[in-house]
Amino acid sequence: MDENSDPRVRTWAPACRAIALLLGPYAEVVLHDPVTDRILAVWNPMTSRGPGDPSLLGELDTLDPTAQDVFGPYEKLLADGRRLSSVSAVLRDEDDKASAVLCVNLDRTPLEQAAAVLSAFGAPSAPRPEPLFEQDWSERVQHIVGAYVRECGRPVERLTRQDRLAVLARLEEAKVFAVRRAAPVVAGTLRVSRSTLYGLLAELRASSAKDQTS
Amino acid sequence: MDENSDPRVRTWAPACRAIALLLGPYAEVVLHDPVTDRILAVWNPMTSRGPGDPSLLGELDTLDPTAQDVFGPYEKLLADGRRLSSVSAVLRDEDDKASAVLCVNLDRTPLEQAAAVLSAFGAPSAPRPEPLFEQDWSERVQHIVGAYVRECGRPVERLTRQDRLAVLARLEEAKVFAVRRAAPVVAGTLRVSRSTLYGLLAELRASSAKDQTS
DNA sequence: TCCAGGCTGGACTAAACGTCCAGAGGTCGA
DNA sequence: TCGACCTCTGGACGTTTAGTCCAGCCTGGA
Repeated sequence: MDENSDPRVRTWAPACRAIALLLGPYAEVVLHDPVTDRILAVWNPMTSRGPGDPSLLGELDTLDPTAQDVFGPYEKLLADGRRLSSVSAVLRDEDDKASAVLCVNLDRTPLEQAAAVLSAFGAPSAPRPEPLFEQDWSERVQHIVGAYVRECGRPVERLTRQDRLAVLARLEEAKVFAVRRAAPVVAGTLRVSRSTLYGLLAELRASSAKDQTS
Repeated sequence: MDENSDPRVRTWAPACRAIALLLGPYAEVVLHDPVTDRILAVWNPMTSRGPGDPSLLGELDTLDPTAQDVFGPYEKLLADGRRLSSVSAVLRDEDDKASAVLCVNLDRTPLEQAAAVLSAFGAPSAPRPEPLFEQDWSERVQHIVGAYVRECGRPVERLTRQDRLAVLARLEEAKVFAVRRAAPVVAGTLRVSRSTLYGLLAELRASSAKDQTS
């Protein structure tokens, strides 16, 4: 991006670059033009948006000098499921006229992953003496699913198809489906219909069978 | 802090407040005056420094417009041992004259703690939940039946009705019948027909249900 | 011999398993 | 905005496994 193409960009670029640098690869910094409602510049872009693309900032009131000029942090959702924390600031020139809008989008995923591990680590605190046999096999299902969710930092509802396949592979390996009534329980735990469960299982078994023969 | 006391503060305050808000309690945002080398304003102060205090920024070259205008991230150490990641940006007005210096100090302690937990967590290679369901549960059946046979010194074919009831009680307690296809296997092992097996089981369950209520 | 109790195969119902499909919703590129 | 495409879903359906039931068969004891 050409930081000298617009006086506003020249003015604000150092601050934007500084934030982008500080927050490493996990934050996107965007400078918007409130008049044309288009993007002036982007640092660390997280999507394919670039200068000139529409801003989609309609909700911010940039005209009233007495209005709020810092918004957020509020939550945004990216198409791939990543959750962002966003803040916006209305940047004014010496006449108090809004000259630009600064947005910082921080990817919370790595933080959530760390937090999930931390809380999971702290919570149990009961080193439960491993029972010789699992009385309640459904607990084992919960355990396997929970471990996966903690690993990838996404709640069950937002697992991708691939995630679910991976979880099923683990459950399959644990012979969970050798016990009666397991399928409906697993489907419920995975927040998926029984049909889908069997569909995923078929896919999984087909591909693992292919692995065998190759 | 009075955000209107200085035109530079008025100009930059929204951006500073936005950063301070986004990074929660772990980041301090400081706006310095490069001319007097004093602090103009602080958001989320991590020490007792305030406006008017000396900046101690001597090393930054703010006079040469062609010089680098973003510094860091570099490491700082607080008196109490906390480690900070810091970035600085030289903010220029429309004449390219340095009007302020922005510093963001991020406390790395919580991140390092999380990282330490993560690496410690990854190291021991999670003691994979042992196969509580043996790959071959029928082995367990053999084991339980064999143990009983050894106890009473009679081969399987010569077990009495009471013996079989006792064995079934143990198998039942081991949740053997919760696994699919268990009944025929047990019947075969006990040298008994499927019908008899279910008959014995019914008898067993009836009497144990009676025990419950008595 | 006859009887009583237990075992057996087989018939049958119930429940769980697994498959299939049409429709609803969501995504993405034109 | 539209349509092609993909995935999930609930429900229908056929199959397998789980349980029940029963008439007939053995066996041991009176």
